[in-house]
Amino acid sequence: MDKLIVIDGNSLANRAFYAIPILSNSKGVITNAVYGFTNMLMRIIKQEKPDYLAVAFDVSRKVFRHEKYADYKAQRKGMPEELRGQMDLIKDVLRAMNIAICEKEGYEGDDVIGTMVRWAETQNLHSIILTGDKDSLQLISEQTSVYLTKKGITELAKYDVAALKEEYNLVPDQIRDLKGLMGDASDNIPGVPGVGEKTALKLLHQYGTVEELYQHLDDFKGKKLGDKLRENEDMAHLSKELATIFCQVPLEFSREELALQPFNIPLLTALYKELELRSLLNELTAMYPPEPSDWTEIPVDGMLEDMDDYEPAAPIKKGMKLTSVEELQEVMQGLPPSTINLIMNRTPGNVVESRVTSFGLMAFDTPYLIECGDDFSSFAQTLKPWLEDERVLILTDDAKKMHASFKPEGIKLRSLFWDSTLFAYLLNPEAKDLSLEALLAQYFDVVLDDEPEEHLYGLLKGITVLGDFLIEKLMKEELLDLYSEIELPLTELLTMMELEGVRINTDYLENLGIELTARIEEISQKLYQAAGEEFNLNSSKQLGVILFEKMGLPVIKKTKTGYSTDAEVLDTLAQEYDFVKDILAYRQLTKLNSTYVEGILKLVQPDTGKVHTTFNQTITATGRLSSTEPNLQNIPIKTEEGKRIRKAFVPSTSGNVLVAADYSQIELRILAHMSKDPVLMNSFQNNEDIHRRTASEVFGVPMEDVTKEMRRNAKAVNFGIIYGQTDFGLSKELGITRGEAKAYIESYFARYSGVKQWIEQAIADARATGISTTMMGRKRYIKDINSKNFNLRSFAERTAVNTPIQGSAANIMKLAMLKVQGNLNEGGYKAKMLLQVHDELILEVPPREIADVISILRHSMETAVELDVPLKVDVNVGFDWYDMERV
DNA sequence: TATGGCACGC
DNA sequence: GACGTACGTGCCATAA
Repeated sequence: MDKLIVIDGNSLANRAFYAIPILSNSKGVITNAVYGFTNMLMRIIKQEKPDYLAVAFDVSRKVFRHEKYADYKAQRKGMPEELRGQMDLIKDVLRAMNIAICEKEGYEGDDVIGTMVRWAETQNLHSIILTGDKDSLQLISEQTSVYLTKKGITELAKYDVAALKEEYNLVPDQIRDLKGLMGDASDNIPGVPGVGEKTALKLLHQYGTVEELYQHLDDFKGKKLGDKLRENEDMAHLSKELATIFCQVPLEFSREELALQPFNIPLLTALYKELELRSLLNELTAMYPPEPSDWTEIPVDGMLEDMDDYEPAAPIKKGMKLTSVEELQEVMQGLPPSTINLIMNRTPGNVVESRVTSFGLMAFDTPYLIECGDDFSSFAQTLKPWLEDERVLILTDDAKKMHASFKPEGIKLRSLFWDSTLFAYLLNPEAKDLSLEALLAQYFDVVLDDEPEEHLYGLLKGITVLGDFLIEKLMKEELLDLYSEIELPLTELLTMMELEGVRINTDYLENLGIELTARIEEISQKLYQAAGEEFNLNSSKQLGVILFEKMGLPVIKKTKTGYSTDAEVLDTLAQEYDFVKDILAYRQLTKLNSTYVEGILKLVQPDTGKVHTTFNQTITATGRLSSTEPNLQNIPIKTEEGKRIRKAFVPSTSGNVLVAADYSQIELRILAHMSKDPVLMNSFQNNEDIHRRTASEVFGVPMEDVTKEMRRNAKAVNFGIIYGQTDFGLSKELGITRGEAKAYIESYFARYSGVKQWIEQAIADARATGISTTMMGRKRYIKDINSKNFNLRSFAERTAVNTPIQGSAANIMKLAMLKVQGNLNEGGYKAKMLLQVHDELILEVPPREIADVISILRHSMETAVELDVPLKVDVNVGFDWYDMERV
């Protein structure tokens, strides 16, 4: 049977407009809906390969329904100006594609579609309706299905008779009855007040139609629902009538008109070029490889062809170097609020040390290198009007660096950013090189000139192609929301945190260093005595020789290069040989001294006494942040000795306090939510001590009879579950036999069978797709999941289990950070977010704001997402990071 | 300069 | 029966 696709043009354009950020070409013509619409169109053509295709539009706002009900669609805001302007462009694209446009004065697209699919049924055609409007479900028949756009624009929910029955237990015609009862807010169809989807469905399952329902009003005697139905009987009938799609629009269709024909390539190319829809242009050339002769007449900027030989034929102009503000002003003169490419060059160092030396700018298709000397401020002010204009799109390789550069200049960036590094990170978080050079090489086989100036021009040109290309990939993989809702907004917040920095009590740290140095010296001497010679205690190789060859201690474990001397080995040896304890002490103290005392002191800014860490947003495979120079995410806490380092972290203003808010058991809560395991969910819903409950389940004793030992063991099991631990690992962790460990794990899975199933499903999904996905759709490739190598495969399986858990937790924390900061901004608070340590946020707060900020933290973090189990946040307050009190 | 071993955090 | 806890950063020694 031949296939017809009918598209609801208004509905789809509307979807595209709201799903895609405002884009515009260099003349300021807004193109996001055209782009999104055309993309969806191309995708459906590729997927469904229809024989016939038509797009229906509403013609005027006054439709015959207004005669029946004056308020029809009164609620609906007029089409936004930015979208209205694009409707004609969309029709231009359709005409260039030789696709039929169907419309009729006084009727809505829906009615045209209904009429068309009824006609198609007489022609023995199979029809697919593509729309965002659920009303269309009433048109479903044996020959007609409906594809509804879901959130975003890439995913479609496909409905046929069976699917409709499955989801609503209704036949297509009953959709009208459904609307009649529940109404439709977006069309301002009232329905029966107080009757929503649930009630309406219940009534229809019982009575079938609105008419039948009103025959049986007596069934509702004395009930509120009965009164409501009775009072609104007219409205129910009218609503049903309004919701009924009219399938007899006076229109004639013919197969010839609707048949899918080849595109008018020159026309379409010109249109895409005019609108600067480069990725669509690329797609077009891929579909219809141009014959050289007629292609050369249509020069195209920034295209693959240009990139390949890198001798741009015509329109991209040669790069220019600018060294004065006046020259830059001249370039920017008259530039509309459109797309600008910007690449900042900064000296190395943290956010406060580093300064802008030069930047690359591409505007009007000409790349510039701007040398700033020591007066970046003036250059920045020249760019200010564009940076603060939300209609401007800036293509860059590092949005965070953009904030770092312009925020200190008093410029608040409001333009939209496409950050190629973040794009590429979301597409593949494990990619090892996300630089522009690497991406251009990877996707376009482009290698840039070595000469620095030409190199920059190459980057500026390349980022245009890359931006279009990557944003399309992002849309296809449904990663755009993560970008625009999380990663991009986070760049500004992270910059603020880095700029704020954390105050260090250097006197304290220096004194601690003196103490540690003395103790290290003392222990060293003692150990040299025990060894009978001096050697480099920091060298595990030398230590191995002394311990295992000279002194003859038993070898417990080997590394690939020699004897292992790690803490686990030394712990074992220390039971027999007292002096080994000194080696452990030496290790601990030197670690504290070199990494934390000396390491941090080296990084304190002398003028402010603060450290300014750098948060890296594109490093981890799971979506976590990382922190460097210094790494403030691994400051000791577990041992008392180590924890002393934290006394050095203090508020920058005396009287202020540090407030730390951490998620309690966030990963296990996520596991409970995702697995829906009843025991685990119940445990969190009852706010139980989770490890105690696990012990009670695994060891089969009542909660109150759980011993410390049992709880410790259960905690290790819970911990291990998240990482896919094996019986061997658990036995080591707990110092029990492998058999015992195996029994624990089996017992756990017997009690938490939902968790077991979830783990198996997570592995199966990864095996089937090669991908692990978090709750919010962040992805990671699991490449060895089907490997024949047991080690690689096992590792991949653990990754497939851990990634959704850790990655979802990371996402939730990022959402929470944005929410917290949003609330702080809104309330005009002085409190500053300083650090994020994966499940914990640390803020500096003035005394009078403490109570407010604590409730903002609790509320924002606990409601960052809604799970099937509650999220719980613990808050601690103190004058330093060591002495914190639970509040 | 790159790698391995080790130790710190979540 | 293999191999043996996810994700990071930093320090130091050693090899190249």
